[in-house]
Amino acid sequence: MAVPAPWVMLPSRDLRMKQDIINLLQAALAQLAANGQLMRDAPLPVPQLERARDSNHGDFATNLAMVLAKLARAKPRELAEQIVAAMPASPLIIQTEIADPGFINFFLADAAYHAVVTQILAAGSDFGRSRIGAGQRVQVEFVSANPTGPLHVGHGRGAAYGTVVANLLAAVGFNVHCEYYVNDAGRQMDILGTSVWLRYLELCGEALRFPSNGYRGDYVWDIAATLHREHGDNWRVDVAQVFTGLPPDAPTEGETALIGADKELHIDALIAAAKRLLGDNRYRYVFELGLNTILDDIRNDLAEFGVAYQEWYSERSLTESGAVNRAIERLRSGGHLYEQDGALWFRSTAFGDEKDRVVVRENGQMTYFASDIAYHMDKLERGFDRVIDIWGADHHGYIPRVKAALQALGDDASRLDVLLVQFAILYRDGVKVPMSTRAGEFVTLRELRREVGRDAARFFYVMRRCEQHLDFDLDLAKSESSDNPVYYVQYAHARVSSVLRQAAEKTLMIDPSPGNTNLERLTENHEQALLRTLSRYPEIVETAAIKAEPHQLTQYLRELANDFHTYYNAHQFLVDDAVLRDARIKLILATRQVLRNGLGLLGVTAPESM
RNA sequence: GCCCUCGUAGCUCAGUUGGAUAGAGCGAUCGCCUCCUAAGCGGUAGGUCACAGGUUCAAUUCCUGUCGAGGGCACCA
Repeated sequence: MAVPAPWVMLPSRDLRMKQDIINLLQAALAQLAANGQLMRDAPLPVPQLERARDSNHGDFATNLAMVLAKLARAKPRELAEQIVAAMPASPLIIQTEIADPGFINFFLADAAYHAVVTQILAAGSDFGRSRIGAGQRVQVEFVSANPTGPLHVGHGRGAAYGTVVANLLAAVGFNVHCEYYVNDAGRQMDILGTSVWLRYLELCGEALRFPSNGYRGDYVWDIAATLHREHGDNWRVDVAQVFTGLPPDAPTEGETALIGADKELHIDALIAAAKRLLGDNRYRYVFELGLNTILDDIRNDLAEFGVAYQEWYSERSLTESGAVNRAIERLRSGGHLYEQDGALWFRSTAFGDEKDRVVVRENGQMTYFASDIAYHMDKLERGFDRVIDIWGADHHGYIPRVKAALQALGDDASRLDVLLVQFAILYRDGVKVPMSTRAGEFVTLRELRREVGRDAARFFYVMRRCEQHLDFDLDLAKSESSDNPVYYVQYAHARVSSVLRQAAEKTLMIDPSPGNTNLERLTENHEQALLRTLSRYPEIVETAAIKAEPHQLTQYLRELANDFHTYYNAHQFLVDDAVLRDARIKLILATRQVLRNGLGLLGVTAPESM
């Protein structure tokens, strides 16, 4: 059975400039093949065309002759000459050159670049969008933090990265479905509920020793206060009933260790006590209050951060719908499960995992992994062509077992991509901001947004490759200077708007002329550079999307802004020569459009003035 | 010990999925506002791409090994 290529894509018809040249090369190859100058049966390669790094090498270059040399049993240079000779004439290309050891370099006509301005102005906010995704359905799951507390800055990076990747994929024609997996069923949620209840008892006036494994954040007190407001002391119990006979907890700071101390056994016993003393209904109420309060906070936080999901998928619903049992049955009937030490194990080592994994614990409880198998089975059953999971890098060891499970289920595990996001480290005054979950002194996403603003947070988060540790300089993110890449790019956008306002004040006509009119007047070096950069934008969006690398876009926008600022410093736009002025205004309008489109994909505002 | 990610200028990072003389920003240093926002621009200095092999026309890029950094190796989520 044929395995589908990682990304099945339509040809990049929308990348006009580049694709036009590729078409010419393909025509040349077909010509050579027809003449018998190439091996008869050999398949023709798709020409690889790249932007020349050095302007001495023209605008584009291809290594086609070198790649083909062996196949054609010819010397690269000679083959290059044959290819060039076989190429149909085109007004795009002004000069072709063959360089050692066999590169074919293309020099483009100025008119080809002038046409880019026209294309941008005609396409507007659609410039850079394409259809290479061909409407394939892609699911992107990201953040998915346990609703046991507010999002912190680490989640923020996943949120920014995930949402920009989704934007990029949508821009190149994929049908994107963003999803947050809500872990609303697991033991961690029981620990949260129990933490809330213990704080409630404290509010009732009970004195108790808070468990080392409990959630200690202030938000737990807030939820407990809500509970106390609603029910007063009615749900109060004597703490002696809660704590007597419990296995000892691990020591917290300043305590000495007790014999047999085990924080896990201790907290599990506390959960059991909470369930027993509260009864099912009341326990469930406390549990739900904690879950819903925090989940509402997370939803609100992400919405304010400009992150929107199509779906919030409940882990609990997987159990309720029977999906978890169904997944386990499928594994069982496939012979992939076995019992040992009272637990049910999945033989993941048969699919390359390091060790086998438990799916049902000795005590009968499903593991998180069991739900996750069901969840990923469900994702593929929902018909997504591709599934992208974005996880914190600390979960990387989890990938082989999830892929193993999909294989064991008979699914195509290559449809799942897991992207890992490294941690973000905050710096203030050049010093690392200490963050430790244990001490409860982590910085929340909300605090970060309040401090540096949404735009800076979004931009900084995706500035680096995701598998790279991110040094997040808070002072830089807040600074209003060209050192700050967000302001630098936004300022370029605002500057164009400012120029247009100036023109209006001077009552100059700034309605741009139609089509390519007057663009031949753009002859300055700075204008050439800007045009070249503008023409690259669709290629940038495409590679950033396919490689899931938003940083390519931030990098590009800096370059574009730089080209613009340089141009701005070197030349007046609102010149007396009306024809030249028209051409320049069209160029800066096109620049503003591309800045706006790029910032839009990043979820960063494009201000009219600063 | 095993696995994953990473190692590029003093610092933070790019490097077009193997291409031609390895690039930005910051910091350092020298300059530019009677001119559309100086929240801007330009010049100079700064490199054994961690190291050693291999693959080929071509390696910062792919493979192997060594060294170094971070993370992961639960009947936790």
